[in-house]
Amino acid sequence: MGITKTDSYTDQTLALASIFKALGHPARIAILAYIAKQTACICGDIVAELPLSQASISRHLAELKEAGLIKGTISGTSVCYCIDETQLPLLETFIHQIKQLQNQTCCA
Amino acid sequence: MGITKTDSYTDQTLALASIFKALGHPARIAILAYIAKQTACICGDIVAELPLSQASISRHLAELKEAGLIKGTISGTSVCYCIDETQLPLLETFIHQIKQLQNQTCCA
DNA sequence: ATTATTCATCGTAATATTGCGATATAGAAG
DNA sequence: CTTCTATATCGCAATATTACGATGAATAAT
Repeated sequence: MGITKTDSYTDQTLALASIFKALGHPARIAILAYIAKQTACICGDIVAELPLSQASISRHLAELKEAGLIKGTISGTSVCYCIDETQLPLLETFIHQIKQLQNQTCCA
Repeated sequence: MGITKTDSYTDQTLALASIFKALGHPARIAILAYIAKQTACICGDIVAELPLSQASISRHLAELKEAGLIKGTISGTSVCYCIDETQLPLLETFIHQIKQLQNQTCCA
């Protein structure tokens, strides 16, 4: 069947797109890489590491959090952000499927 | 060292972000999935499959192409679009690294 | 209690994306 | 040459994103 003109995108398509969208900005890639790299989970040091204001970093963190890619824990006056792995398999599965489904003889 | 306020993002970060950005729209996810699914590589049937105008589809295809995720081959008056796998390993590597670097004891 | 620190949110300006109709381009068919 | 078919591109309007200063909220320190 596939997608027709009358129905919209599937939930899965929408979910994938929103996760990819969250990764579609260099600041958020850098933030994610930074958080993953730290042995102890770091909060506002990101502000010191990236060329963005505290307000902008906070916004990017909120977007990553909303996409389920990180989670934040309040500890005193600061917030500790960590990787949330739960969404990553979705991306891996999608990429795998694309690779596997691809027809090798296409456009030969 | 990491990223400081004075230098911008690394080339790798920018490259990753632009690929993810290209995937950050449901129409482009659907297009990619559709192209991958076809046994013969299909061109403008996508227009019939998605709830978007021909102009919009063409725009999305151009973005996927610019991100290196698909490639188009002209055959007569139509264009045959196919998956270009070359960028996918970058995404896989990034996701793997995030998973591996992540500190399990973070935010315990 | 006052002040400092850390982070989130608001308001706003600048910029980018999205979608579509109209139009252009290029090859196929007649 | 004219016409049809398949795509791409232009121009425009609507919407979304991004960034930042200013401000708010909450805890820590004095």
